[in-house]
Amino acid sequence: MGRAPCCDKANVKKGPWSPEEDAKLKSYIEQHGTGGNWIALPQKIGLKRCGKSCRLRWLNYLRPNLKHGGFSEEEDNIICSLYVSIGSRWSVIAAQLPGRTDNDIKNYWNTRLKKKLLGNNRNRRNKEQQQFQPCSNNNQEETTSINRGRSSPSVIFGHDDSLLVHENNSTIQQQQQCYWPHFMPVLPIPNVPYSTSNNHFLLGSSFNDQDSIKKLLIKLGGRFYNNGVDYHNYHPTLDDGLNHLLHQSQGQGQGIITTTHSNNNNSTQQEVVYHQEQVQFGDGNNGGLHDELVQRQGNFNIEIEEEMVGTNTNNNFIPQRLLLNNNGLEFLCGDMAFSDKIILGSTNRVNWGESSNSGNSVIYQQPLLASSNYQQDQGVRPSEECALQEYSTTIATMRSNNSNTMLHV
DNA sequence: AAACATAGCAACCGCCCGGCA
DNA sequence: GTGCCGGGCGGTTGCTATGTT
Repeated sequence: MGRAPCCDKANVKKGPWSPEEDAKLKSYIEQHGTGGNWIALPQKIGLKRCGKSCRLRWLNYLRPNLKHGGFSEEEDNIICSLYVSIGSRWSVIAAQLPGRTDNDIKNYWNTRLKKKLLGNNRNRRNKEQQQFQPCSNNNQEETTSINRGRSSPSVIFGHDDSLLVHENNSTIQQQQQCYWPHFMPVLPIPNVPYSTSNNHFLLGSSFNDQDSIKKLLIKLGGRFYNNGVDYHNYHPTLDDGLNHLLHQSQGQGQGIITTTHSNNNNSTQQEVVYHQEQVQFGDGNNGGLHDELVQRQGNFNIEIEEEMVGTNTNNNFIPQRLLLNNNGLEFLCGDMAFSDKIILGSTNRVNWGESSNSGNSVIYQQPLLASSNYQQDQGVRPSEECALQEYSTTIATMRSNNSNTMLHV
């Protein structure tokens, strides 16, 4: 038996709000407040609306100090960097943008930013639609729309910056250049852990202070541990919490872990990785994503994959989840993968909205330290609760080894 | 000018979670 | 401890405006 409806569906009005309804609702709330009970509110003021509908109307439209449209470049930065980091947690993102509602941001992302970042504007798509071709286990013609699809497709970038869109149990490949690089925020944050002259600690401009980061982490449920390791210089970053979140999502079968094997046992700062595997966590039934990964694997033999690999005192590798093929950097983030051209060690940076003169960009990356290798080396079982601890431990280990390994965060 | 396609966005739906009895 | 209820949230839908052919 389902839940009782919150209101009498037959007797409530649906659809667009009239100015009269808006005036009634606004006037009442401004005078009396919501009274803490949205369900009862419409009856009090004689509105034939569901309480939830009233709440949404107030929060998304009538509430004072709301801004509509006209997102600034800075707001774009924040939205994109946070989306890349935490995904579609619109309320959290909205909390960082005064005057913006989660619904606004969600719509803005879905209708504009996503396409902007994917380079999916109309002109491009018109040209590129002709290049759409099935490339997976489904030979049927695909005419899917990325933007209007009723079920959200999975989108990852394959090798050569091609775009893989998985939808309805098939994968289609769209040859197009990824637009992420031109929009990735690349602002360094202070007090970052294990900072070297060459590494890249990149974070959205709105999170350049530790307090904001900590507050957000707390809001996100991040936890911090002290396992005896001296990391007094360690300052949690947004990514710490995101790593934690990523573990959570992996437990639900949504995450991707990239692990690497190397046939080079020397403790060098960089090693060529000749084999790579994609490890999927969860119940293994996430078929669509798996197909995409298999799709990618088939191309690895024509790529030179490199990874920044650090080592600890036991010569165990500490994968840094940084992949480099002959076309540039790739990294995975949830069900999306982003790609950009990058020269390892390059300190060239481009700002959000800029393109690099040299064609090399440094892009925002997340740590993914708890690969299966690392977990085995540490003798610990992957746990969503130890993500931050592992991260901190890794940092401490690398510090103690006085390693010059670049830590890409 | 008409038909069609696409973009943009307000609003709805249904699930989840926390508070409370 | 359990179940109910309301609020919050993310995903989806439907309508209108705009652009394209």
